[in-house]
Amino acid sequence: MKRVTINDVAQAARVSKTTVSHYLNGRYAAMGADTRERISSAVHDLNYQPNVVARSLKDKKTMTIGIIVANILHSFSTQIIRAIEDYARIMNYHVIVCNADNDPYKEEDYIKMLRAKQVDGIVVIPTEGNAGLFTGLAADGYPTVFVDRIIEDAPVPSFMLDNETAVREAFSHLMEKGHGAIGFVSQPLCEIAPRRERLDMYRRLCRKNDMETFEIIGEPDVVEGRISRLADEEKLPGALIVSNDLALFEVLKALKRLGLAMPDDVSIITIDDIAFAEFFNPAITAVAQPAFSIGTEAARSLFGIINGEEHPVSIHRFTPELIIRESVKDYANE
Amino acid sequence: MKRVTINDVAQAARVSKTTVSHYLNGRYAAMGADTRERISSAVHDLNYQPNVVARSLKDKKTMTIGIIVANILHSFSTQIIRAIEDYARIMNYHVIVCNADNDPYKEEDYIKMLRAKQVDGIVVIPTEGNAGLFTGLAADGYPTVFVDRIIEDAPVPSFMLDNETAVREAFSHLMEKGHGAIGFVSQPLCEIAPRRERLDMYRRLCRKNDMETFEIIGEPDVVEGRISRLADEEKLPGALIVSNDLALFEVLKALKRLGLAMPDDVSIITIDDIAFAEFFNPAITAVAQPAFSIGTEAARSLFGIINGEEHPVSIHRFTPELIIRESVKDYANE
DNA sequence: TTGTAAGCGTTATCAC
DNA sequence: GTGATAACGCTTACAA
Repeated sequence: MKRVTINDVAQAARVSKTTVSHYLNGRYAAMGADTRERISSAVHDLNYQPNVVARSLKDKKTMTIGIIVANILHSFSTQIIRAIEDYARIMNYHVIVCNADNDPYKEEDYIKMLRAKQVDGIVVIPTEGNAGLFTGLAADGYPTVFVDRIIEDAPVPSFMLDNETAVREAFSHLMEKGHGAIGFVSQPLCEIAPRRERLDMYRRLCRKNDMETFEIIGEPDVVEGRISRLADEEKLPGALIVSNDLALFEVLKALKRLGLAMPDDVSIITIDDIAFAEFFNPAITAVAQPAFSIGTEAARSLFGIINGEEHPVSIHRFTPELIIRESVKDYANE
Repeated sequence: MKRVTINDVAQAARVSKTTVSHYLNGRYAAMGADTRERISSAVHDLNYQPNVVARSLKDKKTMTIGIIVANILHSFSTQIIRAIEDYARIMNYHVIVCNADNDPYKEEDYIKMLRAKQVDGIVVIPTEGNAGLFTGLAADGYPTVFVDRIIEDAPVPSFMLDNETAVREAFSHLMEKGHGAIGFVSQPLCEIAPRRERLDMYRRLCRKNDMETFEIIGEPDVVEGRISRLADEEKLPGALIVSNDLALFEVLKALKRLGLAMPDDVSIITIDDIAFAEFFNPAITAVAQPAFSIGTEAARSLFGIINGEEHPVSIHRFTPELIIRESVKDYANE
């Protein structure tokens, strides 16, 4: 695979490579019409494409950013990536996507390699384990933004859902519909900010309303067991707030296997809307987060930082939206 | 953001940059223990990271590949990307992800930019419109593989589902269950190979079995209209083969809005299993494609080509798997 | 055992 | 108007 360089073009057009470079960068102002023509056709004939790697070395800019997500298979990550890629495209940037699987070592590895590749900035859904790494990035002035999560003490702007409001909306909706017992389903907390925030708010609301807490928290398989046991003991609350899409999958699987019907046996409200919620049977009431906007704003901020604008380190909270469908039973207006 | 270069390290360790380079590349064989020690601590103290861009320029290798998908929001693309990224990680590669939205211009643009960035290879879910572009890539010997689709005349290896078998399995299953009228739902063909192949096979099977064809083909919104009209005229076939996940979404939305029940009013079998099929009500019978394996094999092939192995241009077909669930009514054993 | 120097493909400075 | 030349950060013959 032979590569055409600026030298080949220069030779073909019988000029120096400087002149070709001028031509390529649109500085024809003071250039003979004939030279210009010769270069133009040489470029065309040879199908010359400038080598961006060489340019990057000179410019100290790679026109590439990195995105580190936990797992691209989660729809939230997918939407974030899509939003960022769209924005990057407009800015003439490319996006390197990495899956860190919530593993601090993988994450660290990716960050090091992305830096070594001189990417101009990084968007991360960060792992708690690497707090030091991120403060280091910040200290070096490496353009970085967080999405979905927040790391205590890392001076990095963060773009995420207003989790407290999300839980409050879900809770209020259930209360309005006359639910007196509300459970909460989540994956293990793992120091992950949104999970923690959602659970904390749930607890606070239970306390405030003098309600018992039912927490079903664990890896996928244990969720089903817990639900099953509660159902056996007839202690399954009439309503469940489900903390995210993966937890929802487990709940739906469990209900199906246990033969429990929504909303008659259990009412469900999920945080983080998913595609099928709308046409599920019954359609699932959700508190949706504006994943796409979150991604877009994170990108806007990152490019701002890359372009040297001052960006105060702050946490940007996005407002959730309650979408009422059919999975919550109305006991209030019976 | 000051950057530490190999020169800084050399200076700090009071050796030449050559020696540092030797050290970095593990050639300590003939190196004084003290020099080695000095370099080691200099690297550490300065927190030096080699600049991969400079190395790439020299090596003519970027350790980066590109993936162009139609839209990362489709779960098939997501799985392909994840599989490829996993493989790339093992090979110490990074992956640039691009969304071409089935737009030949965007696709061409991305390919040009990826080449300009000197990525070592490209995985594409290709658009028909760019056949010429791909034959050009092939002619230049640029490592390229296709996934999911195939472009007539482009000498590029392709990794995709055995669509004919997939449709045949779906069709046979419905016939076994006593269905005499089978419809087919698809997005517009747009010259996209798998859509075409699936439809063709459907037609062939109808003809072979002396059955009427019911084709519901179009953009999302028209699908619902067509189903609705057929239902009104009482001409909706008792069973529908749905060509992919997006088409399935539309079908499910339509059924819900029209108050049609699965499988009593309509039986459904979908090609391309999706996450929620398993716990949907009723659970949806599907012909699943091994997206992850397809991605992995495509990656394996691409890296083979990158590493100079001979790879005959061929089409690799992957076997689908029928997963029987609850969305097909059994008329045969009533 | 370590260092010198050339080269990868660009761009920028400055001279002609 | 056009062209040497150096520089970006690294690797690698080849020299010492």
